[in-house]
Amino acid sequence: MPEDLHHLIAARLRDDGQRYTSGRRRLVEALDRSGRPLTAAEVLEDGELAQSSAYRNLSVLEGCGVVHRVSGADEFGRFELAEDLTEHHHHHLICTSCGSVADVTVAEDLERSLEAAMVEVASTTGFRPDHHRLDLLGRCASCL
Amino acid sequence: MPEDLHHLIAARLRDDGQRYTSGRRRLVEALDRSGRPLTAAEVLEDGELAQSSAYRNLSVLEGCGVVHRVSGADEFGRFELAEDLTEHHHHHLICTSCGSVADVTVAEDLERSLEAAMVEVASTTGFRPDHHRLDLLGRCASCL
DNA sequence: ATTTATGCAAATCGTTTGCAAACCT
DNA sequence: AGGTTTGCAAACGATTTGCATAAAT
Repeated sequence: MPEDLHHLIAARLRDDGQRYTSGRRRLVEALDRSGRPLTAAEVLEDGELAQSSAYRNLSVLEGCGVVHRVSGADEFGRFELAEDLTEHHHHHLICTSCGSVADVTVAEDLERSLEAAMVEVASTTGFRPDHHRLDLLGRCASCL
Repeated sequence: MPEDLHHLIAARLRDDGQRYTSGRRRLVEALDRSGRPLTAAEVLEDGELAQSSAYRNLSVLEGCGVVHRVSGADEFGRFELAEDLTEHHHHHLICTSCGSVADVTVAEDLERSLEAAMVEVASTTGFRPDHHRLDLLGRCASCL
């Protein structure tokens, strides 16, 4: 995992009056390693820290924009590194059978259409959109 | 609420070996009335039945494709009538401040692009998409 | 009459929180 | 030392479930 990413994250935490402890680093590394959103249980297992600390740290990291909370089709919350850290805008393939969540990117022009739709909605309704969330739901390869 | 919709729902329940009881009818009517996804608590209040029955019936209705479960930005599950019953394909405006969820429709050509993206993903990855979910997250008019 | 739905209260389970000990600066 | 983070165990809250009664067919 790139060292400058660690510095970026450390800075983001510092701006929020938070420390970049070893436990938090382990969490970030687990999320970076996986390439897909992880459930709290998965993070717990991989990050080697107590469950209360895992949840608390995920909360802190979310609060300062390092981690993003993702909701799939099941009851489990999932976590991933913020897109502006990974420089990798993506969407999710959600399996309605096993609940797994995988990353996917879509065509450039679809992204542009999505942006345009957000602008349109902003002008049409009183709602001010900040970002979008596109999920494709279906069956993953192992559940077909 | 149109009578033929009730018949359609009754048929869908019957196919699943389920009955269209008065409690279930009240639930369906509450969802139809609102025009946006309702939380279990809202359904409970409006539908006038015990919470266990509300949850159980929402589950049954979901199981036979009458009701659809929606996940917003908060911890509460939300429910709406299935799109193929309302004949109204739509997406959601999710307020990240108060958690409210409103319906919205987007331009025809965006929908076509979304369909195309699903086909593309299906051919590129081992994933077989069934439907898509597009949410615009931001601030609603009352939270601006 | 038999099967299914209801309501109450208790259980479940992911997540959150209180608190004392360990940690960082 | 002063404030923060950690881990354990207990609390929390939305949702689910067991069971006896009421309703539907």
